[in-house]
Amino acid sequence: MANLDGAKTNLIINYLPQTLSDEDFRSMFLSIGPIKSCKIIRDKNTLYSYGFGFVDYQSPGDAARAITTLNGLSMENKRIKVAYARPNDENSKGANLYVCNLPKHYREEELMDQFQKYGSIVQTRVLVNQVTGQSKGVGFVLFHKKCDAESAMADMDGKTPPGGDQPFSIKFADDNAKKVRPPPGSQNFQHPAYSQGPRFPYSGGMGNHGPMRNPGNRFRYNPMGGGAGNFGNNYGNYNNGYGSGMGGSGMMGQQNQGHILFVYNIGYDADEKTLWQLFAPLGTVQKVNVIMDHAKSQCKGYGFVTMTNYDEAQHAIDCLNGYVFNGKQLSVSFKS
DNA sequence: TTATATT
Repeated sequence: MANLDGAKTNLIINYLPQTLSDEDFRSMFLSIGPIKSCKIIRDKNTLYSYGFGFVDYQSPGDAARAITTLNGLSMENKRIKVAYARPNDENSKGANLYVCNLPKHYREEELMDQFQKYGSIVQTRVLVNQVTGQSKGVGFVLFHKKCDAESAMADMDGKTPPGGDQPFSIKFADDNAKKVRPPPGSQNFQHPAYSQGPRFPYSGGMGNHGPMRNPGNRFRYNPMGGGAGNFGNNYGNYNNGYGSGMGGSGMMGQQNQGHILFVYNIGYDADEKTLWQLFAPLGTVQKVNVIMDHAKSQCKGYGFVTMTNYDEAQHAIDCLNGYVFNGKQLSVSFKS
């Protein structure tokens, strides 16, 4: 719902500790003043905290004071962030532009200069090669309002900026977590589980944890897509969390909450597809999560994979921990 | 090198 007042009273709280209870969350923010509502955003089934929440104060003054008082507060080796929430209306969604063919000398400032005449900009970002620092010629312009983003795109798409030698190509940016694009080098990507050669360190010598054990159970994960190496987009349909080994009668509708793996060094271009490709062939994957730096529209280089069955999770560790993927050595372990 | 930026 669009509410003008909400812009002044409604706060988003980021970087909440996983263990923070709803009660403690409420008390902490009630200490500033009366609130209309508050909630920690959690997984519907498991109640696992997503690490952020909302607090809507009755008075704008208390909201402002909550920011002053509580932003940056240390809680269990994290620092919470308290800021105004974006208004939850259509005009603020989809206001992020993806701009290609930037002149190579462009940084955030030059991008800002070119686009700020269309409206108020939250942030600009230019992607650079992590090693050389060279611009990739690609960036993001996030406007406060979608209509400003639309005007900017209409006017600037196909135009060559002063000092540039190519016309801008402008699109709306994808949702961070949902974009499906082949990871770099995926044309040659060969899953370690299918390898028989020595370049995949964990493909042999693992006894009955060898990668191809129980092969008849391996390919149930992609009803839409075609086969291994050709992944469809409907990842959400792979399974429902009721994995094998759940027994029947005694569970009373509870579901196996799965085993969470920490996967480090997946690269800054990784997305959810990357993790599905790596893990789905090794067992039942409930969900994957690539941790994004939302300010940069980039992966932070790690993610989490929840697998239903313990033995398959251990198998995935055996296969993938230490495996060199896109030139980086993966680290795969049970989440601590 | 162990989480989550829009309900």
